[in-house]
Amino acid sequence: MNHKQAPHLPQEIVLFAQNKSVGVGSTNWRRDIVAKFHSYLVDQGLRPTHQRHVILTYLLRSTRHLSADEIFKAVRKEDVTIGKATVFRTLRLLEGCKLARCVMKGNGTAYYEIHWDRPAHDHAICVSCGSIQEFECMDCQKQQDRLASKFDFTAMGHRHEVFGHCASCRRAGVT
Amino acid sequence: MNHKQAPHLPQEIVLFAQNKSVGVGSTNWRRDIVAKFHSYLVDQGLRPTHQRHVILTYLLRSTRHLSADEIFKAVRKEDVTIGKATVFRTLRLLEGCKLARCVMKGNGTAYYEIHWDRPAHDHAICVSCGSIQEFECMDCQKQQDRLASKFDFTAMGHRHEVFGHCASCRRAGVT
DNA sequence: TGTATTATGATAATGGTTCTCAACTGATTC
DNA sequence: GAATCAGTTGAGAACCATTATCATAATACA
Repeated sequence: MNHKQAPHLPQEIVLFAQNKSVGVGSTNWRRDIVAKFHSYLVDQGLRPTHQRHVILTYLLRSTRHLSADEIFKAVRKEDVTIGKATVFRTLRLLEGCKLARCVMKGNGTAYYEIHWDRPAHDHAICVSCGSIQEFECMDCQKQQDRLASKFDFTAMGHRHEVFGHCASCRRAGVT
Repeated sequence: MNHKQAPHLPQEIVLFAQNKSVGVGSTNWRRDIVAKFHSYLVDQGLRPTHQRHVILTYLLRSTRHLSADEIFKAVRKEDVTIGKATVFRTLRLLEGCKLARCVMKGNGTAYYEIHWDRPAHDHAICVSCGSIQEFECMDCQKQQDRLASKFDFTAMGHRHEVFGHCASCRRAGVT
């Protein structure tokens, strides 16, 4: 790593944040997340390290839901020194600052997605091929309000997963 | 075990099913479940064994959500010979015939509840004390219908869990 | 009763996740 | 720049829930 005078953010993060060739409509999207993670770390007295950055940028590049192990294997190709424990630690950090969230598939493994400034959405999980379809749950907020008044329960978040068969698996004759 | 001529169901199951002193309004509730499990097993060419019966009746007696390990330790007190593997196997059977279902807490452990002929309901899980409050989700069926038409997705079931703080934890000052 | 088949428990194995710990890093102070 | 200090790291061990293995036991049925 060779930095040259980063004024505010570490150089590598600035370089990444300025990269507009990632092929997404909004140029601000990824930069905002990177900056947000950075300031979260600083606020907590934590350090924006190389490893944390590599893991976050890999998540940003992906559109799928990824398991910790998939992330580990992928970033390992970019940087042979990154350890599995650091992947888990970083994912927990990202969850902590609401930049990522995890979905549980049936098998007990956690899958992660970047989750910042996106509309609340839930998941339709195909029990046959494991594919995940996202959809908006327009009623979940209402539901949480009802909970609050009925049980005096303060909702912080929710997980709504529908299990079934996706169209292509059904076409392929899965029962 | 000493049976004496069970005409249709094994004697121990008949005895249990006839037991009306369990303190619940409907006398049929538990008996129906036991009978349903029994006929499910027979239909599948499986056997209604002592162990399966002990595990089911323990679940019937409980009102809480139980982990496989809690169930194992409890039935172990009733019958020292029951093994952990059998608990898992039986829980899977009960799930298979829709008599039990599992809720996932945040920690990745599965918790089970008897789930027969009850209205569909979901769970409000206190992230502080782990207590589970049940509530009815009136919109989940609608949601699944929408999914079916929008994504051509055949829903078989869903899991809807709301995370937050219960009233007593909030009173106790949990943030 | 005998025989075929299913179930069982102990134990090992698995797989995801977390813990431990010594070495390392980056800031801060002198 | 050296000393110091707290946060971070990777490797591997440890942990925990769950599953697989396998020899033995229970069950159903002829």
